Amino acid sequence: MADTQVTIYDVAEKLGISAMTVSRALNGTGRVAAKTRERILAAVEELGYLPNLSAKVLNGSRTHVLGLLVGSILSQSMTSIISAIGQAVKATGMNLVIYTNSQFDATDRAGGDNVIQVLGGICDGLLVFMPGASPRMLADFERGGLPVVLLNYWHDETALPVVRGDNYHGSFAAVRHLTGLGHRRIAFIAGSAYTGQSRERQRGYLDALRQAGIVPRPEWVVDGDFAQSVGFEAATRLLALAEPPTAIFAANDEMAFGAMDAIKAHGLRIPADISVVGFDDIPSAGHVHPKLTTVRQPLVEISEAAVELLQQRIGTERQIARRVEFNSELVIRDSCGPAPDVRQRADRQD
Amino acid sequence: MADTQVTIYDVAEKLGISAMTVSRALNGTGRVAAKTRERILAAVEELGYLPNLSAKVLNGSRTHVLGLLVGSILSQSMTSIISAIGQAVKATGMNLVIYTNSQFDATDRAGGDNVIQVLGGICDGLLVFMPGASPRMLADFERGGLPVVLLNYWHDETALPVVRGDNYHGSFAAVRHLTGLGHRRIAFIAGSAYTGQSRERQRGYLDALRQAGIVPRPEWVVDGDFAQSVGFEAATRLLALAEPPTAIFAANDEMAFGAMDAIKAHGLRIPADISVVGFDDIPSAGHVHPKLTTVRQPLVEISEAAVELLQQRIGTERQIARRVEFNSELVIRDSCGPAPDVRQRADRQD
DNA sequence: CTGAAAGCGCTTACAG
DNA sequence: CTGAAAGCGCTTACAG
Repeated sequence: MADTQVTIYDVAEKLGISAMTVSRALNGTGRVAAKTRERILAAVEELGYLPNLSAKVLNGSRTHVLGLLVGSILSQSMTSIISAIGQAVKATGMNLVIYTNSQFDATDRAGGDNVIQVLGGICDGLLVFMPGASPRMLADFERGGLPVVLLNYWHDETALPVVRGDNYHGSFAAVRHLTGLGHRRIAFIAGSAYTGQSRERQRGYLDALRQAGIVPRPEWVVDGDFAQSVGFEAATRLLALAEPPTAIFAANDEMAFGAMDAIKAHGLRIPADISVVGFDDIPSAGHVHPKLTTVRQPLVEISEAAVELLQQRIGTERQIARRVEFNSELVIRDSCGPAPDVRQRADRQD
Repeated sequence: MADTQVTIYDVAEKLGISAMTVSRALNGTGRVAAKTRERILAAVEELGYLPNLSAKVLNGSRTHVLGLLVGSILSQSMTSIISAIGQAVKATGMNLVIYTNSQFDATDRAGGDNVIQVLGGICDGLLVFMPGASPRMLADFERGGLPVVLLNYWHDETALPVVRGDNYHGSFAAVRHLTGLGHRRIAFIAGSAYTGQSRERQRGYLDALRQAGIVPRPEWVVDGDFAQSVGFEAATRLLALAEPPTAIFAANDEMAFGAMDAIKAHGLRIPADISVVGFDDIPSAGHVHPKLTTVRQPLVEISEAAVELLQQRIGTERQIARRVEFNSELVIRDSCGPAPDVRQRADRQD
């Protein structure tokens, strides 16, 4: 890369010692005399020596770089977890490199060979945050030789280790919160069916309704795809129902924002007329007005566990956890209130 | 990486030819008999051979991987340009790897050595989208040997090639649009002073006011930092002025959203009572209600030019452009209307 | 505690 | 059109 790269040999020559000793001092492999080590470190500093990672990779030694493969970086929930992963990696003293290919592909069917080739050229291991990863890609990873840990993967069976946050129970809690407030007509704006996450959230929604003795109506469930504009349209359709819902649970925050906009545009108030719940707790959820009640996955814990698992995978051949799951948590803010009819009854009692 | 990696020698051995010929066939270097090439390609496919990029890097040949260094991935304007860059890189048939370190550092003072080491281990060249890059980092890049192109950099002087979108003229146009609608009290919510971009936007704001014969009042300019919550607070403060502004120009869209929320929370209508303009044209700008009038930089053109420039830098030693600048463009949507007093006058004429 | 040799997978001259 | 040799920068055994 550099016009004339400073190598371990330059350092050795300057000090009249062997390259071997320099390598040992720099890597903490084997014993090196304290004085020698000091001289080496000084020379490294003076010459501006930087290890050549390609040479390290080539003979199978560690680079202390981890790769992160993401399906897209365009949604805020993605950026939140990327950031959490970045911090978890940083805390271990390693470096993180991010790779995204399917973002630019219409289909997600691409294999993992390209990823392994590019990232394997520099990384000790790979974190994969791609809820929609194709079976082919996972198969490539399984036989790829590069240690891999999957994050928040729910789509299919896989032999690869997975660390993930719960979708079902968090959604269940969200909807139970609504039924607890007296809501009986609760709608669900689904996300893309592709990742399996929305499916889990929908399951939680339906079970919470049933547990509250509510028979879900088909028209309450509207297909979405996680985009804000779709949330707007979906809510608009829901508000046009003969018996519109008094609460809307969106499969993610961005659709919840769209729904909130639609509700306001309809001249209705949140939460006085309609309650709204989201999923993800992206940063804007706390900035929007009213502040959005939503479900939060413990991204920090998920990230830390994934990085730790990956390091175990890299370090040894012994058994490591196959699945690690964390609970998600309902974050109650200002977008939910008592169901309108309930409140009217309460008013009358005054 | 792989337990037993398939190498060029395996392919050669299988075919009873030399590794050299395989290398030539795969890289299009030198002539190879058509038949030989076909057999090689078939064997590569069958054996599942993947080139080892580290070996390529080690002897100075191209990897067709470009690096992108970003200061953060947390803002939507960042993700927009990352996506645009991704597409521009993809269009050239190369791969993109993203690296971010300062996101995890409180200070931005870090040098570029770490980046060069990690990314230089795999990349042919480096795109840097870090409006707040430190002089030290740029100095490291200048002598780093890895070809570098800066995007949207306005902060300091640098010898590195820069491709960027205009901030001044776009802001000027935005504010002239407001004065054209009869607004005379126009506020500006500034971004972080750190990047130099907000400074340019503010300059455009001030000049547009002056050109309209308006003397800017100090209380119209509120410090911000590009965050939505800060836009909310800033607008709240502006609305509390004895003579509140009839229009607000925010240095980015996210602060504009915060301002819109504050205005609504104040019981005022957009644009009937107050007009709002943003900067960046992030995707949500078209989803929010009312849709946000804002200034858009041509991210696609900037990205494509940057990738092309970087490829020139990588490919040859000849002179390449030192600066490439693009105009930004005012996108008029629904968040601006005539100044209230003007409209009242017009009403009276009816 | 330190060093000489060999090799990781590939490519660039140099020969044929 | 094809091949044998040497080397990119580093590390892992193997000797001392």
